[in-house]
Amino acid sequence: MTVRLPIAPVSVPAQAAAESSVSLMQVGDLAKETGKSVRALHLYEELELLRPQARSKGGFRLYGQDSVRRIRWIGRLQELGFSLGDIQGLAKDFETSAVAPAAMVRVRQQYADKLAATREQIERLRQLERDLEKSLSFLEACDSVCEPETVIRACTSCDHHDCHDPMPELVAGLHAS
Amino acid sequence: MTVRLPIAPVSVPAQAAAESSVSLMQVGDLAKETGKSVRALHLYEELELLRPQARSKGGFRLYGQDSVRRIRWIGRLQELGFSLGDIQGLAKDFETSAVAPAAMVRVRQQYADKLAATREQIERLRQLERDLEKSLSFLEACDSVCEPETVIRACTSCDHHDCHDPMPELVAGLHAS
DNA sequence: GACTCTTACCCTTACGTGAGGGTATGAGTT
DNA sequence: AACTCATACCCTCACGTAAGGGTAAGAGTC
Repeated sequence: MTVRLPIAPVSVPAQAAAESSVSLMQVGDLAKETGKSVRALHLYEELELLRPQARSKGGFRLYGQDSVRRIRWIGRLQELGFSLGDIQGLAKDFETSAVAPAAMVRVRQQYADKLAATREQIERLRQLERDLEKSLSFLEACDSVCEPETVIRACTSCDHHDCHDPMPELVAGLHAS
Repeated sequence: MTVRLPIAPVSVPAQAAAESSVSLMQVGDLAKETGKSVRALHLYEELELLRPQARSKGGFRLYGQDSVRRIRWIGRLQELGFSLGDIQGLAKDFETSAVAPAAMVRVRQQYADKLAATREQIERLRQLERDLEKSLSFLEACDSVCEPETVIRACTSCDHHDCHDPMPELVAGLHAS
C-alpha cells in the first residue's frame, strides 16, 4: 500500500486504512461519519461549500479529514439558524480576504448577532413552555371534571373552569374556525 | 340613497343580515389583525384549517372573531414546531370525536410530547449559546494578538492560542474544505 | 456478484410572487 | 340619474423557493 500526498489523484482503499491519517474516504463513509446524507453532501458541493480532495480514476469523490470538520461546521451553523446561503457568505468572506483579522471581524460580527438571536429564541421557547404547561393543566381539569357524555361543542363554554383559569390560546383555537 | 359603510370593518351587506349584525371582516383585515399574509390565510383554507363564516355577493371571504382565535392558535402551534399537517390532525381529531374528554386525551398527549421536545430544544440552544461564546472569545484573542499581515491560511495553526484553548468547531470549519 | 458511486429528475413544506381578471366605493362627468 | 374613472381591494391559478429525500439507470469498485 502506497501512502501518497492528499493532492494527487489517488486510489487508496478507503475503508481499509481507516486509522491512517492520510487515508481518503468516499461519500458514503463521509456521510456515515457526519450523519449527513449523500444527497446533502452533493448539495454542499453544488453550493461550493465542500470540495472533495480528489476523484478516483472512475470519478468517485474522495475526501480527507478536514471535510469532516467542514461538515460539522456547516451542521453547527445550521443548528444556529444560518441558511446554507448565509454559510456560503461566511465561507466566501473568509476565502476572499487575504488577511486573517479582517475576515475574522466579519465572522465575529455574524456570530455575535446569532448569539443574540439565539438568546431571544431561548426566551420565546421558554414562553411557549409556560403556555404548554398552562394548557396541559387546563385540559387535565377538563378531563377529570367533565362528564364523559359532554358533547364536544359544549366544552367551549363549560363552566368547570373558573375565571382565574381563562382558556389558553392553545385550547381556545380548537373550538374556532 | 344608500349609506355606504366605511371600508375597514366591512359589515355584512345591509339587506342580507341586518339583525345579526356581527361585524365580519375581509381577508385583508384578518391578515392585518393576525400578522399573517393573505396568501397564508388562503392556504389554511385549502387545508381546511380555516373557514370563512360567509362570502359576500361578489365572493369575498367574510370572517368573524373566532377566525382570529383560530389563526392565533395555528400560529402558536407552528411556533411550537407543529407542521400544518400536524395541525390538520389535531383539528380533525377534535372535530370527529363526538365526546369532549376523548378528544382532549389525544390533544393533551400531543401537547405533552411537544412540551418535552421544547425542553430538549431549549437545552440544545443553550449548548449552542455556550459554543458561540467560546468561539467569540477565541476569535477575540485571534484578533488582538495576530499581526495584521498574517496570511489567512496561517491562522489555522497559529500558536497564539494554547492547548487550554482548542479551536472550536465553529472556527475550525472556516479553514477546512 | 454485490455493493457503491455517478448524474438526473421529481417530491415535500409553507408559503412568496405574479398574471389576469373581478368587486367595492367615492368622485367626476354627462 | 346614469355613466365612467380611479383606486384599492379581492379572486383563482400556477410556478418559484430552501434543504434536502427518494428513486432511477448506468458505471465503478471490492
